[in-house]
Amino acid sequence: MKNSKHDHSENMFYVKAGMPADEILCDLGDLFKVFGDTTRIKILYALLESELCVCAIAELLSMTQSAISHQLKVLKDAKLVGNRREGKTIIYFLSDDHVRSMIGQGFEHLTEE
Amino acid sequence: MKNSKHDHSENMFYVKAGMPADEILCDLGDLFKVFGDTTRIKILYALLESELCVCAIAELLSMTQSAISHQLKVLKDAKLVGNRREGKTIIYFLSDDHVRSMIGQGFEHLTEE
DNA sequence: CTTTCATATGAATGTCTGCTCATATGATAA
DNA sequence: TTATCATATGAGCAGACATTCATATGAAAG
Repeated sequence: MKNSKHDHSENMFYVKAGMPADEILCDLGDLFKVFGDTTRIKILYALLESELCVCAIAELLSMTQSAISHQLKVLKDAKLVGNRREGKTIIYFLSDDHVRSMIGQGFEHLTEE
Repeated sequence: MKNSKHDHSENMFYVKAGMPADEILCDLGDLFKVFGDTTRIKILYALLESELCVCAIAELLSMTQSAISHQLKVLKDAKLVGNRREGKTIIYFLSDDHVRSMIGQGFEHLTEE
């Protein structure tokens, strides 16, 4: 029942037991992937302060409206932001407070050496 | 002082003020990027239970030793894991408890709908 | 209805990234 | 030293991804 050259300790069993289902691990990776881009991080940081329309974000980050729009779609698909129409403009906002705690957690790891 | 077609509210000022330096935002993105891969998430989850040698991880995840080794390098560069030699094998372990809290935070966002 | 403004979206492109394969390193055993 | 085991690493490739460009949608003003 062994396919490796050297002996691994028995704790391999517990390690395997503690591992969540593949689908969950995949979803988890996908969630972090959304945070793993500077542009999206910037957008989230901006929305942390105030809800904003697309072109305000574009102006803020000195980026194309198209680029921002594409990224906002990614954020929305991940349920991190929501939007509402207001006349001709569309206002984006954070959908909940998880974003704040996620970013805060990441920040901690960076600052605490 | 306006390059956009419609008026953005004055809060743009505060939004810009609240934004950290570009370098920090970049580092933050890079950190999340490390978590943004299923293989690395699996490795971290495994190490959450027990320190392990490279081939134990490879066996656990049914992946090549080379693939695991490459990913361990990424994790080590990000200071998320450390290692020590023990005879011929090299044991990897989590370098601190931030990993646990980061993953926990991500998990929360997934489960709380 | 037509025009304009704000945003969305599809295709194309260049870059990044994860895995494989072959090979190198480094420690131990013979 | 030589052989072997455990791991590391570089090159190459295929798939994923972020931005751009052109265009589409959709609401409001005229």
